[in-house]
Amino acid sequence: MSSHDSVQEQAHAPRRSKITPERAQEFYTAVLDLLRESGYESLTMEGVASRTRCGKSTLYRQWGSKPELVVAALHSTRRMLLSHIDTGSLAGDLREAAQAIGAGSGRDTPLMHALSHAALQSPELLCALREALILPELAALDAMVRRAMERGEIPRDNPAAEFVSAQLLGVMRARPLLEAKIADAAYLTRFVESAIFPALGLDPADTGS
Amino acid sequence: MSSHDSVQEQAHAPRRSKITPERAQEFYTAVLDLLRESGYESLTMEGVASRTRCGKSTLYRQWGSKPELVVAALHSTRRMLLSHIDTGSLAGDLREAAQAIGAGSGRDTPLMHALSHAALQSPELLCALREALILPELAALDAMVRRAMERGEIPRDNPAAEFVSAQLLGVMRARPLLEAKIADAAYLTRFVESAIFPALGLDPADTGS
DNA sequence: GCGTTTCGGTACACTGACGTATCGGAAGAC
DNA sequence: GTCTTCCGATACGTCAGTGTACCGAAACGC
Repeated sequence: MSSHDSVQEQAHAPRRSKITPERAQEFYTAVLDLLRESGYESLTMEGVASRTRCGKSTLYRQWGSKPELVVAALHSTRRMLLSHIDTGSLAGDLREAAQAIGAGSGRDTPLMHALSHAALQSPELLCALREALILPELAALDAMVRRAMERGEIPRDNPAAEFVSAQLLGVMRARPLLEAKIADAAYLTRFVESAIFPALGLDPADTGS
Repeated sequence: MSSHDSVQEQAHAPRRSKITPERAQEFYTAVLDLLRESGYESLTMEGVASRTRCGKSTLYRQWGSKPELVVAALHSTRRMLLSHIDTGSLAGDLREAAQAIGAGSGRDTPLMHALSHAALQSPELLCALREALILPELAALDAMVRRAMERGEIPRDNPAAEFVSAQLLGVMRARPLLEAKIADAAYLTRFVESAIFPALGLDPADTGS
């Protein structure tokens, strides 16, 4: 599963590295934290080394370079904030999604901001960012909409359905610039109920409960 | 008007600088182009100097440092893409806005991407970015909504009205990450008609013509 | 226990960018 | 036409980050 053979499990076999998977995860979380704090350009190998109390040599031995380390760190996070949601109604699903995104926005929004520009310049990084943070949530949202269509809650050709995920991701990234505030659960819930429900033709009173 | 007295008009008065306002504008457009191409962190004074065929000394004499140069460049652009729009109906205004944003997205979207993270770390830069690119368009969109309320097209307490600008700015920034494509006029028009119109309760056939 | 391996830490060369200083030369003032 | 001023260019010192090389020491295999 790991893309680096040098990070190996503690089996009886070769066992040539003392970097256990747990230790590797420490590196990854340090990388992600530093990304959130200062952004991709300001992330330094020295910074990662000092925060994880290891030598730069270890980082270069295991990952080779800064872009590879960041990609590996992203691959280790595969957040599935929304994939478990299935309340039985689209309105309920979207409310839950707003709550979940809002709750996790302290982690994911800064990461997005930190990486979005760098990702648009490096295909490797864009791919890793999409796989780690974007596609899983996108798939979950699309699944909500698809289930709603199958249940007949919304018509299959509802033109607003295409834009549900773009809007959620969008306002999440727009609010910090517009109002200098993170898009929290309350804001996202209000947005979902005020803008997405009517666009989809959903009855706001239908909570799925 | 200019925030830098050292860049003076060609009046008969002191005239101590050979940097005419036109020359200053050349510097600013070079800065903005480089920002779009490579982002804020990768923007270098040497890069600006070589592109404008001037010495670094000139840049430091006039603007002092890279952040100040970027802020000055932003102040020089005050785009008013949407402020002139007034078709007489909200639907028409929003269609026009989608067209205008789509037409200018080749210029403004990359700038946004390049500056959004840097802006969230530097209050000066955030302020300049908001004044140059965000607030003018935000004001124009709010004015459209306000006019529609005064005309009675939408109720004054329409809950979706609050999110119009956030939605437009949002999808503009979300699409490159979701679909690896710039949000062009066609996409934005489809979005406005499919998502924003129904959310506001507008009749899509009402074009204001 | 002993040898091997790899980690953590430091020192090092190299690069790139910032910001300063200096200088020749051209444009403008008079 | 001369003199002053400021531009464009370059060289320089400084600093920060990359990636490499090396070394002592701790952990693991046997």
